[in-house]
Amino acid sequence: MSQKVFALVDCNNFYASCEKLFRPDLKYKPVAVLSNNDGCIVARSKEVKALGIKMGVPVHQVQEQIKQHQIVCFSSNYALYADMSQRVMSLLEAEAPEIEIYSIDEAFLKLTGVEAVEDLLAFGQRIKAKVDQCTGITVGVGIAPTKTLAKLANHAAKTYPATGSVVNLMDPARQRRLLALLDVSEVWGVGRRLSKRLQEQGIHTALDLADTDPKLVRREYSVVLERTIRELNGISCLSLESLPATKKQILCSRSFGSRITERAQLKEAIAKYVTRAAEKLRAEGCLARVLQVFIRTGMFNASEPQYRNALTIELTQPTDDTRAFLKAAFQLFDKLFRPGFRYAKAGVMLTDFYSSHAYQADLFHTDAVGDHGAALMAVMDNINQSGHGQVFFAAQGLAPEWSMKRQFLSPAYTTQWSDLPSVR
DNA sequence: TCTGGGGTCCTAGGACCC
DNA sequence: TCTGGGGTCCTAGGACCC
Repeated sequence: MSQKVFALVDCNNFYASCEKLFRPDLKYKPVAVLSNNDGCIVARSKEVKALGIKMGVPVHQVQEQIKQHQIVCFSSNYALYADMSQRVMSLLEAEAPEIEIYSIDEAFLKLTGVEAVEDLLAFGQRIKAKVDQCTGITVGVGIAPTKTLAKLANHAAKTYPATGSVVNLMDPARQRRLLALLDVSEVWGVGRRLSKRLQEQGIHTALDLADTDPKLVRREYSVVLERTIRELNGISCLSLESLPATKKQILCSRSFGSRITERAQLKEAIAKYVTRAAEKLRAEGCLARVLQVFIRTGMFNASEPQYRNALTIELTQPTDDTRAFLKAAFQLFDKLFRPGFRYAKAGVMLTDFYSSHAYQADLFHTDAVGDHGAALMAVMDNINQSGHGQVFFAAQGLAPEWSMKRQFLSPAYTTQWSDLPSVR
């Protein structure tokens, strides 16, 4: 049996790179992409990284540097990034026997058996060149016998220019040399809390972790970290998931562009999130039985009165009908709302999913909101996806003043209409 | 003044049952 | 006075990921 081979292909500075693609004048300029409401920095070009500006910092904390270094900021333009992502992924799909799209900017490839036909390093260099040539997006490629090692190989590809952004980490001796150089916090699955605990126990490098007894780690930490140790030692525990997993929950929530104090406005926001969540649910081909609504004030100002609360309801039967969710959400909202607070965020979560197909036998079951529900929802979804306009329930309100801030949005270069500011 | 959103998995602890 | 033990299911919260 031949050893497994995984590659991790990861786009460099993806959101910032997408923005630069259509602005050649910014090629060597510092570019940052902001989170919703233009609140935090969520992506940085390499020039911005070089200035020492950290991922996730609030924009207002680095306003001085932005001005001083003339950093060009963009509001996040997900329609653009999703479209560029698709182009990159379809190129990878054409080259690799099997692919798992892991996130908008990275994919695992299964290359087991490829080495019989083509040198692995040469394969990596070839797909890198192809993506670069066809999309203008630069990627790093890490190749290794496990996903966790492929992640680290990719990290090395990005860190050390001499690698040409492609690293083949199939050789165990080479694995150990790299692990010794890397801080334990660089390991996939080791976050802030865990790395602090590990450091306190004298486990500093990735190699220290790899050499820890997995049984002991299982007892004192978790099965997850135990698996990570095995993966660091070249034993593959995480397989390629080429079919996207069906969702188990759908969450729609937003911080408001400005604080909400009015009951009616908050209710509109809830209606909007319910509508969006139900759309996502139908796109998944699912029905949901459980709905949760939450509201909360700002968290960062201690002097301001705080209130946060959530309520959950179980519907009598699973549905994907926006109207049934709206009705239930409003019931929850009426119990949840307290006047006298400045609300900063609200959200809606759907859980307890069923396949719509499995429930077709129940079509004749009359639901609370009457017949033709499925047909009505389908018509609405069709119109809203057509790019020719929007239909929605009056409960959502029209162009509300609390809408998300997106002051620096780039144009829809590659898509039409699909992400109008303030609409979704 | 100004601090994102959307997910997954695991675990601990309570409720309940026999 | 003495007051078991083990199993399941559910939920909330923690930790992690991008």
